[in-house]
Amino acid sequence: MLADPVSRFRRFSRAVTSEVGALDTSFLGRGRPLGAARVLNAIGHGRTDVAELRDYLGLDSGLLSRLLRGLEVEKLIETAPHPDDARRRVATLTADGRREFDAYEGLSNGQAEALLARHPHPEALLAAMDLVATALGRDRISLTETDPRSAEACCCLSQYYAELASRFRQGFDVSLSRDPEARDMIRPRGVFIVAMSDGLPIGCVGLKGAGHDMAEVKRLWVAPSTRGLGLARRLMTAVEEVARGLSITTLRLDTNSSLTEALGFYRKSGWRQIDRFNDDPYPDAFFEKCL
Amino acid sequence: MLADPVSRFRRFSRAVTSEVGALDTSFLGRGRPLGAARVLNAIGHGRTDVAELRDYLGLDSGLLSRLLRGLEVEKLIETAPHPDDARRRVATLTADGRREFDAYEGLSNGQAEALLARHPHPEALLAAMDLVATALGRDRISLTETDPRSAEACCCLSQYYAELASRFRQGFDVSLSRDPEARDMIRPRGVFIVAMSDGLPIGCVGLKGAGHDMAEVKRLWVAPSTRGLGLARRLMTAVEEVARGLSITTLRLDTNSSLTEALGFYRKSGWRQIDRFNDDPYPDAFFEKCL
DNA sequence: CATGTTATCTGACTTAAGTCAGATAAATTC
DNA sequence: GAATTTATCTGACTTAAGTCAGATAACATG
Repeated sequence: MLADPVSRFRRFSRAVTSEVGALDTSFLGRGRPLGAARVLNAIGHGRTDVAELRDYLGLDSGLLSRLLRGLEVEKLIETAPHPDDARRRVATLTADGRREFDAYEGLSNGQAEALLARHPHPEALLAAMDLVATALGRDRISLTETDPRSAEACCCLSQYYAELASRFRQGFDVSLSRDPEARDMIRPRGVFIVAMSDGLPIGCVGLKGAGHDMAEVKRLWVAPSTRGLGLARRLMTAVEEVARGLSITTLRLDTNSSLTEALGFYRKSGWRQIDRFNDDPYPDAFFEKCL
Repeated sequence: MLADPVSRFRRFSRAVTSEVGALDTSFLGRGRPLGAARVLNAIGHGRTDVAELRDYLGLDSGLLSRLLRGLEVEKLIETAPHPDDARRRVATLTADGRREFDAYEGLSNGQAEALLARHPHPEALLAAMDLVATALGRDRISLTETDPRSAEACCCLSQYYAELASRFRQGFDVSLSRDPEARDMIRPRGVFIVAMSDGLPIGCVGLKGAGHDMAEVKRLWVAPSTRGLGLARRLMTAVEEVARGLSITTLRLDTNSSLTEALGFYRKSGWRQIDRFNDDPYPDAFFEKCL
């Protein structure tokens, strides 16, 4: 085999099917067939509706029903009719089921840790894994409005600040910056949008209402593993849409000229450079866009 | 889920089991169960011995036997006793089998191409995949002696030259360098060793015999995706071993001071810096090691 | 050449997974 | 409130995968 792209891709796919696939199948390690283990795990991860389980796991209705019955006999789950609609059923873990689920989680986490620990550069490995995972699942990136103080938002923001700190010559200290108040980025004054890819926050943007027909776009950030996929544009479009809904006619933003990709992105997406409009010490470039 | 290492790892593993796993299972796309398809593919990839197949696919002897019978009935393979030992059997593809195998290959290649094509930075994606694949399978890196003109060797060398070209201020042109003759790196005068990881060449080193008890180490290179895993040391140890076997007592090498990791590596593994010993325009640092 | 060993095969199982046609009961619609 | 739709369940299957104890025939060794 030579190093042509397709061979490299297929080598990757052999490596993961034999290694990660083996991890997956090792759910058998607790003496339960894979099907039942998958159902238990899905329930533990909060998929309680039977229809949702069927859909998520891609199982036939009869098969899932039998698997649920099996777990019920083992006293790992309980099922009850849905409060709103007694035709539907919801499954929940019993105390025993929770223990069993935790055991599976511990097993998976342990294997992940072991694999990461034996690598000399776990951060590089994880960055590569993020990139691959995002590439494989990129149709499934979803944007959701959240509180800017939520765990997902903080996860993005801390990476955003860290990146500014490493890219600004003078470093970056949030407390010196004009950090927007959280409630300025919560409806009705503004919004905060996080991009999620299968549970991992990979980008964000905030809209800080200025009270009248003007608002500021803040904290636009995309994870390094996701750059080049057009996520910044998607986030910006989403935030502009919200702004329009809030009857905002003019958007502003500030940035720093060392963030060259950002400058280029604003210019080519309809933003116009304007004079400084605040006294924040970090930004040195200011933009405006009319909606 | 937050962005802690274990969650990121598990996200990766979900992404690949659902995507790549689906590709793998799509062997069903040709109306044959996975087991039979795997056997056909293994045979197509040159694993003809029944015992080898059993070992490689991890199948029970009875099960494999039945799968082979099935493929034989479909007229995709033929089996015959092994010429050296009539107890053993070898399986070979018929013309029909070859066609079917090629169809599977085309399918796999097509899916790989499609996935790469829809990514804006296929080279970055492939680099990440190489890194992950090597990390997962790193116990299975094997060193083999090859002709320095073989496909694997050329694959390493061309990447090596490209890297020198990008890292030397003045660029790099092989034809201006003292390119060792291939036969100087073939036994009995020398050797050329390539590191392979599941079919992909990921590193190399040459030993150029100088004719008496002195030899030169040339073309030590490790693929970027593999750096930090100790492969350079393994290659160097292997080449030193060969040198000892050839009754060589002193090794020399030349390098360039812009390759800082290399300099550090030589220093910490018993090499001593010496005066220039050739007039090659590229190197500016020279080392020696007594065995 | 008798004996034990080895490689593969056959027969008789088990288990997991999945399919599909109704059955049942709760909601929804007319 | 009768008819229809919806969500889940049950029973009766099929297929794939795998296990294991011999059977068979070729080879190896004394």
